[in-house]
Amino acid sequence: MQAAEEVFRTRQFHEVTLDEVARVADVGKGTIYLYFSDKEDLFFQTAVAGFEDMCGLLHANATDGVPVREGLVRTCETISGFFRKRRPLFRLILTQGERALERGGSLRQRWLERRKQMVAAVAAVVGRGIAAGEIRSGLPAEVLAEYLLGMVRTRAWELEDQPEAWRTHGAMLDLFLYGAIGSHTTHRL
Amino acid sequence: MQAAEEVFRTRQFHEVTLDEVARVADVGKGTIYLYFSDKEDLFFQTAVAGFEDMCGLLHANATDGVPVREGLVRTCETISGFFRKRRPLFRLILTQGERALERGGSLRQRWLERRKQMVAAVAAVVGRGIAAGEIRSGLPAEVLAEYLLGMVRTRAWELEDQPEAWRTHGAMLDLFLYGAIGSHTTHRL
Amino acid sequence: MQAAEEVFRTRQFHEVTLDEVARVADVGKGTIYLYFSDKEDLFFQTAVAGFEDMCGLLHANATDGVPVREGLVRTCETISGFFRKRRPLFRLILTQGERALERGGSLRQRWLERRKQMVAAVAAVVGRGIAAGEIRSGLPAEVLAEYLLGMVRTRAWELEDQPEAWRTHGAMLDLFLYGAIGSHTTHRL
Amino acid sequence: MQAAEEVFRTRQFHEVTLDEVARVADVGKGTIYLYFSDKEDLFFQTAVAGFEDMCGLLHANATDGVPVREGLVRTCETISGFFRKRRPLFRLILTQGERALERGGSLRQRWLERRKQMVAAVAAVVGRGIAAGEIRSGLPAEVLAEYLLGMVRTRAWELEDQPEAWRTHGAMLDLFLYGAIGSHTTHRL
DNA sequence: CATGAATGAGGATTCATTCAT
DNA sequence: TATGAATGAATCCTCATTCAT
Repeated sequence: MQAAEEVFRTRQFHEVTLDEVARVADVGKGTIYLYFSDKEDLFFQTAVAGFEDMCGLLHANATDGVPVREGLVRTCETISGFFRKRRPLFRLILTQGERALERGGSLRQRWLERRKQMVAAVAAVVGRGIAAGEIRSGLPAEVLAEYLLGMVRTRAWELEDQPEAWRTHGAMLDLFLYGAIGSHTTHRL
Repeated sequence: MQAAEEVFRTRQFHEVTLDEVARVADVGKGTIYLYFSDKEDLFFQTAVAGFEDMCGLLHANATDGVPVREGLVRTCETISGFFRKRRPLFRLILTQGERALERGGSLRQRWLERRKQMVAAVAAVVGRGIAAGEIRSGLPAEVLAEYLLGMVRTRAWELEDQPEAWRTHGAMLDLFLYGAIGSHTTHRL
Repeated sequence: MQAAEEVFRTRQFHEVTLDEVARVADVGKGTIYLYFSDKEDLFFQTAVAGFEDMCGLLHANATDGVPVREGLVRTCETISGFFRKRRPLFRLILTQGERALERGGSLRQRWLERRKQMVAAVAAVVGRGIAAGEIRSGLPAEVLAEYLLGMVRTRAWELEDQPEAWRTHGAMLDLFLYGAIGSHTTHRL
Repeated sequence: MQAAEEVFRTRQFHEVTLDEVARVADVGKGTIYLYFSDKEDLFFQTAVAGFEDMCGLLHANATDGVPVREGLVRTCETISGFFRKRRPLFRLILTQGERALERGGSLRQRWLERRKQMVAAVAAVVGRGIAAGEIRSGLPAEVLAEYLLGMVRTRAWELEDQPEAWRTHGAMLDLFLYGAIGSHTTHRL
């Protein structure tokens, strides 16, 4: 089962054949159907499981006592690091989220839960900042967290070719915290 | 050909059959192969064409003389508006960009060009801000533009369910410009 | 399409592969699905079409002016002759009638109609006998017709190994008309 | 093993899965292969066993001293009654007889034997009638028995929807004994 | 140019059968 | 002896692509 997970990391849904999955997983083709009802089921269980892995990681690397900025940097690094190693899974999660929602059943639930967990993990740190008066209170922590996650995504996905200096999590968080104007100060928190 | 574009907006690549495309386009199936070499070709030509539409729109709605903040708001609104009406095309562009890059040939060129154009359109406004000293100079305009586009994406994609007040382009740009701390002032530009 | 009919005459439903049908019919496998929605559909359309052939034959060989006994002999011979040449179709009709009934839709209708037609063809002759006072009136013509068809079936199916003398349609009809006692007379009609 | 018999009564050969048989029989799937060499073997052993049950029943309800007509009625009722309760087995025997014959080996022998026994049971009564001069002597008892069994089959299978009055075994036997003409008398034997 | 009937390679899925426990 | 997880051959069905009209 773990081995079957391997395969979707390298190809798109419709490019993967179950023959290949079976071969890589080193099991018989029929065996797959003992554990997954469907090709789609295999697909989404894989994605959800990967998502859950990451939530586990976030949980393990909690940043409760840490200063807010540092906490955000670490959380973003955790997320980035996880997805850098599992880039196809990242794409899978990005692109298939919507499809997952179209599917009924418990899988949808698990998917939504996990996404909420991820956002919540970031929002928790942001919330600490709001509570401490260090972060503006006009927007809910979740909205800010979503935007920050969007930046993490942009950094990993669109800025690949940019020089490393402009891609550091520090620079990204400066932008998030102080904004594009941000003349005044830096590294203040 | 325009009609064929319709179809990819409603389904995923591997869910679309050429029978359906032909039916919707109201042409014979064979006719498609007179204009497109491939299903993939049809797919990417569709996506690229959509992309080009949007670039045309950006060009038409240029914001050269406009104050920077206002220019950014308008540009983001143009982009958001375009994709709201063509949501599946949006997804298509978001998710398939990577695949496009794997393909050689002129299509890849066109795709990259268009994306660059879109980023450039945003970066141009940001650049004006930098030149005017209104926006920080530590990061290239393109990087800032990418992050802003990421926020546009987040706003459209992840914040759908949030109350409208937190989703205005104004609020988004405040966040972008003044950051999550943003205590000082607002609406300053 | 006519050629596809060939194949089910030689094998049972679950022994026939569509590859084989396609090969024998000398068409591509996909072509079959242009005309039949299903393997089952192909199967039943074949059976129903065969049934219809036979009804056509019965219609062509009508025995309106003929003496009753002679008319029954000829009708039975028509049916026997048809099925002797198409024995597997016979079996198909015998054994699958029940399954046909489980299927909804127009096919079921056509099937039932045809069977009724076949029975009616026999019943018509029997009815003439009843009207003429030559055949008992206690039972409806349809019931007598069903029994006679059952005898036709028995003769073709179970008495194969019996000497020809006892299998003549004449002998069969004597039994039907005069009964197992039948001491009195024979060839009276 | 008795429980496994259950399953073939409800489905067609190719619709039955051994998983289902095993589940109904409440044994492991592998266990089946300890007692049956094959799916087909299981199938035919089931059919033959059911057939044997019926022969046992016929044997138990022998009608040696009984008047011929009465004996035939009782025998037909025994057969009808047995198959009414086990309708799918009936169908199985009707439709699969031919297939059984294609198989070599002892099963074929047992099958043929049983069928012969059933016919013989009816033929015995008919033979008594012939010997007593009550039934015509032109046809062998076996042939008459086959026809009578065919009528039993017709009655059970094709006349289901007819009013009960025309489906009584008495009416059926009158037809068999006195024929469709049957003007003279009834209930004479 | 336009068509759409024909094609058949390709892939998901089933299920009889085996065999290690 | 009993099991049921694992297997993969077998088969139905889809759909991108072609080509005669």
